[in-house]
Amino acid sequence: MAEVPAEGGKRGPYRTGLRTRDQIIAAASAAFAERGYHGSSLRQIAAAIGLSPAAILRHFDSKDDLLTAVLEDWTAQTNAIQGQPRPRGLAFWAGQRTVMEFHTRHLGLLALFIVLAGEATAPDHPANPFMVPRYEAVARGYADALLEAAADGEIAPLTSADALREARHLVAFMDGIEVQALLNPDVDLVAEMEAYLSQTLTRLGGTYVPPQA
Amino acid sequence: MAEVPAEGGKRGPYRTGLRTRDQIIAAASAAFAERGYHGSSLRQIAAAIGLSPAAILRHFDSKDDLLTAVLEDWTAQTNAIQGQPRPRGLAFWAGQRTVMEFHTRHLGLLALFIVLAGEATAPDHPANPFMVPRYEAVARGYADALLEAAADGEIAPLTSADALREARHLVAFMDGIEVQALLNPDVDLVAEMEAYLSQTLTRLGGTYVPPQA
DNA sequence: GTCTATAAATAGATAGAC
DNA sequence: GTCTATCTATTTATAGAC
Repeated sequence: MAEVPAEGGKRGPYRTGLRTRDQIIAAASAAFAERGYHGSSLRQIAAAIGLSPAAILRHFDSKDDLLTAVLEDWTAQTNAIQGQPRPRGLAFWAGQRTVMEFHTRHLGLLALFIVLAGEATAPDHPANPFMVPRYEAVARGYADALLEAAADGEIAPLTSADALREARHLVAFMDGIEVQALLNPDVDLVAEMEAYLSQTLTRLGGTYVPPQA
Repeated sequence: MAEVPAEGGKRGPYRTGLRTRDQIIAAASAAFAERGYHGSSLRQIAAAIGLSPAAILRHFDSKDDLLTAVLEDWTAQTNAIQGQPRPRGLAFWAGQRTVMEFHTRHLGLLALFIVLAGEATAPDHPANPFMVPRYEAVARGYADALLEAAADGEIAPLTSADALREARHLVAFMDGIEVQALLNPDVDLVAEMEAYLSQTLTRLGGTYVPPQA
């Protein structure tokens, strides 16, 4: 859910309404992460926070609408990890180590994304219209950062197509290693990420420098 | 479903029974790939092949039992792509290009795995007991092949831990790039796989040689 | 803003005719 | 081996009291 609301000073029903809404989003996120969208029911989500299913549908028009809110909340939380605007060049790539640290400490949020990404692979899944452009945007961001790195001399020059390929491979690696980490707690997300970044950036003529160090 | 049954010469109900069972598995695989396990109903699966839900439960004890059969069938089909026993050393790694060719031509089978892998991330999902050991076994196989390659002088020497790491990264890359290919048909699984293999095997002191060439 | 009650549809699974 | 019919439980969503 969102951080402590800025309108904390407001009185009346509006304030409690916001809090309940956030509670619902949190409960729905946990449910979707555990059993996916189709496998979760409004009843279970409502019961988890001592509400009736009808109460949820006062805050959200439908189950689909609730899913949209959950995805927006997930985006907000995930974006908050990285600086805004994103770091330039190699610093952005190196910052993915921090993302993995966050995921390690918030496995529920990670499971939410992995489960929904798998489900949303189907063209008629309600999360598909969210996932398709998001994946393209994320890959684009990594590619642009790589091109910046080349322009700044942090890595060797490379074509736009090569940058996009490296970006897709980074996204693929992160998704895939996250699946393995969820299936097997012995898999160390941070260690694997550092190994990948170190190898990849070396190959591209650069160096991996851990963030904040 | 399985190939043409070996007992094709048998008469009577047994033969048709086998065929119906395979039809059910095929319909269930398609449904699970489209909407996941939780999102699919026995009614929909039955209707897709002109059966009643009750007929399915003559062939399978429960919906969970049907899922087990689908996963076993998926394993059989996937294993059939690669040689038995698996090729030794680098040939096994290079053979993953062929796997991607197969996946490109059978996107339904690919979607089935990706969707269920995501769902099965949850510890109490019925496919979790299938996925956890499978991922370990697959990684183990890639790692062993890499150690063979080192022993045969195909790549530079490496430790067992490094081999397992490379194996996990290969699995991660394959899973992740498959998700992207399902979300965006423009992603070329074979081309991305060749790029990954070429880069990785070069880094390990070897060379990527396309299979059957 | 949340509740109870309920609608209308669907779920997995069983019983028994044929 | 498949069907129809049915059971029990659950689904999303709505209506209306408080």
